[in-house]
Amino acid sequence: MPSPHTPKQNHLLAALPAAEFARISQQLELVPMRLGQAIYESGGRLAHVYFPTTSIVSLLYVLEDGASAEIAVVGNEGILGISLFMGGETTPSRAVVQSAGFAYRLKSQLLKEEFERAGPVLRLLLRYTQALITLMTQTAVCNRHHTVEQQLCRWLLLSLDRLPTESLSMTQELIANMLGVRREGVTQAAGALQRAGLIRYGRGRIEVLDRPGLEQAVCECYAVVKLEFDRLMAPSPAG
Amino acid sequence: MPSPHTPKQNHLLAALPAAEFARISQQLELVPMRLGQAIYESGGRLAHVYFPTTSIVSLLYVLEDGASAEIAVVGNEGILGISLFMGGETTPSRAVVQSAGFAYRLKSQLLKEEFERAGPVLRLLLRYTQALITLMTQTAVCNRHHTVEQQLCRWLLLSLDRLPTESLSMTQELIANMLGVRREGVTQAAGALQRAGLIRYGRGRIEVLDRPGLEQAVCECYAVVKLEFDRLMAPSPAG
DNA sequence: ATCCTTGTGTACGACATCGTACGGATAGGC
DNA sequence: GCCTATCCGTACGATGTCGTACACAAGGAT
Repeated sequence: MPSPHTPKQNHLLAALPAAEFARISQQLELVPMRLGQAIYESGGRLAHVYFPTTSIVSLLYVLEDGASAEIAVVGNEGILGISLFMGGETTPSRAVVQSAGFAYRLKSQLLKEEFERAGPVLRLLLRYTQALITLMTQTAVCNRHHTVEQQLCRWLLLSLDRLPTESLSMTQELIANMLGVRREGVTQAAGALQRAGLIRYGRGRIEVLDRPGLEQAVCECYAVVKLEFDRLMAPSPAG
Repeated sequence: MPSPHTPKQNHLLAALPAAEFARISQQLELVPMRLGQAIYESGGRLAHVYFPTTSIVSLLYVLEDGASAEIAVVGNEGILGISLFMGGETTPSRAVVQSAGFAYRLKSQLLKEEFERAGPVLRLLLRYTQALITLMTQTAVCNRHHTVEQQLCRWLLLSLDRLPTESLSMTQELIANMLGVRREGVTQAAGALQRAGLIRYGRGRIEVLDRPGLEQAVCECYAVVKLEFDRLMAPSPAG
């Protein structure tokens, strides 16, 4: 019986032309991603880049006083470690596993070499990076203007879009860290969504019952990000 | 008497190796940037990319209800129109001239061709883009956790870093749009800074009196962004 | 079965910002 | 010199979130 894991579960890898995929896939290493694990720390160098398949990872920024905020989320649609090919080697953010699962990883040097070829891999990674920028900027605007409840909806939908399931293991405490609000604020917002019949949760597990309803309750930020990802990541002749 | 304008006033152009600079500078066109002018609209295609010299331009995002927030600022250290070489062609944000002045512009097609050479121009632009990402993400975190007064300090310092002067023409109304807060909130914060002797302002002109004092009052976000720009944009053998 | 850790519910005052309203001041045009 | 548009100061209640405190409930460990 073959392994249930395949690199094609990651959309970025799946979008590669056959030649590039063949070259890269030989070098991929399947690794487990444990909940809470820090894939990289602020300012740390990257030995590998990661292509999540069944895990999702939050890019989050921690302030000096301990306050934090999520700036992006990476799942089966993306890659972790863009600063490597952007040329900076490091970033001031942390990457923490938000939902346990698996990812394929690739030695940094190999990705760099692939990027240097200036072919389809470069173009694909840059388009993904632009989509990620939209995600980050929309987060900034959402932080400023929308309520915790709206942000929770956005967060749930964005996270579930990056997972193969419709539920996730996540305490309200951790969600609060991601959104940069208090745990009590999440309790309030989640309670409202549960009373509205949109979700059901308990002891670290959240299940979406009514996804259309959730999409009704979310702010415009979700749609902007989703459309931009669809537009930029749609299959194209350039790979 | 030669023109007081030269492409070298833009740090990105100035950082190009001689060969690349020679190729590009012939194609540059000096253009005035009028206050409030929209360099590009949300979703609009770009005919040119812009290298500001004495102007600064805000990237800002406007929500459906009219609320807005600045996600980045571009001045003599950067380039306007990164989505062009990132491959997306458009972005969901607007670019508005925040401080009048000049910029050099280059036909989009020419920049693309230069980028396709996959040489120093590509590497320089990507490093700049990573610095811009840090600016955007830090803005997101600052929006979440810091007061209007702190954000105003950050905004002032970041803007002045991108101009050759120590004062700027800007009403509190417009600053409020940038920060995504009310005009009254800016009045309060600016009044406090003036009483502290850090700035002086009146009728659309703001002057920094005590820059060290301002750097004392600002949140950590400013330093993070500045250090990251210094690190990534420092002269390097790769150009 | 009982403890104990962890996750969740709730309450209340404090605080920042919002929304709105209006008054005063300055610069420029006539 | 006067009018007027623009810019800035201030006040007050409303709202959302914070900080803190504490109670309850579920599950695992002993």
